[in-house]
Amino acid sequence: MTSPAVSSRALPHPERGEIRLEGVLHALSDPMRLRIVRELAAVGDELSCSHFDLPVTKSTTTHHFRVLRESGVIRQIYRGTAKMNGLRRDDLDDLFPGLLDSLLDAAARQAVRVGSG
Amino acid sequence: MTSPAVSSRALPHPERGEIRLEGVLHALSDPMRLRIVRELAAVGDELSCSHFDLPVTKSTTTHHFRVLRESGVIRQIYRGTAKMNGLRRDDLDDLFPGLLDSLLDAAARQAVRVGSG
DNA sequence: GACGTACTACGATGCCTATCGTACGAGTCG
DNA sequence: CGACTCGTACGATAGGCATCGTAGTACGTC
Repeated sequence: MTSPAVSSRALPHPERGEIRLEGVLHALSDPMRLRIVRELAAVGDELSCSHFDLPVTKSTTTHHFRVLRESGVIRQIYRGTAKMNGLRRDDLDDLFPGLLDSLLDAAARQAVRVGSG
Repeated sequence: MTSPAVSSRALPHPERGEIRLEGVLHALSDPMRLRIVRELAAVGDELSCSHFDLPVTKSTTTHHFRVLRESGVIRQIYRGTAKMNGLRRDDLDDLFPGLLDSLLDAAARQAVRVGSG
């Protein structure tokens, strides 16, 4: 019942200086991944992969989380059997000030406009 | 020597309301297209396709401009033999306030950081 | 150890796309 | 008209990618 320790399984992340704008934009240009990021931003905390109820299989979900991690948008840590996901807000805000908030705002506006969020 | 009239050849553009964030992000996630948009924004005016000296063939250049147009990022008009390209700043700013400037700022920062612009 | 849960790895598939080359159309200038 | 420039269309190619299914690994619990 105590919170599980961080596993030794390591996951490769790009350094802050390795994050490329093109990669971030590509990662966010997929509706499924944009949805994940919006949810992470809304909660403002780490979420497990299984928390998300996406209309794709778990294999595909794994794929999307990997794309987000490898592009530098999220940080992933194993915690027991769960894999926690958190936005790399500090890194992104440092590299691209205001961009993440603009993107989230744009996504929110579109959701209102199109009527799905 | 008089400026040529707008040709009758029409080009399909998405309406403002049809522009989707995912499409815009995807369009800008390509280095060649991001470069085109940065240049258009820097000049702040319409530019002909031939103005750009991209390291790809003309066929590929045509392809990139079409992607930018169909995603709603630029507007294209034939003017004589030239095809003028202009950012759809008004539409983008209305749909996604602040996003374009954040993206351009992010691209500029990265260019300084990586050392190519 | 046995079982269940959370996530992964791998292969397959079908689609999208960045690129090229060549051949062509539209417009301007002489 | 003829020559030239600008850009398009089409086909080909090679690589990327979103998706799935199945089999498997890591971890916690009993």
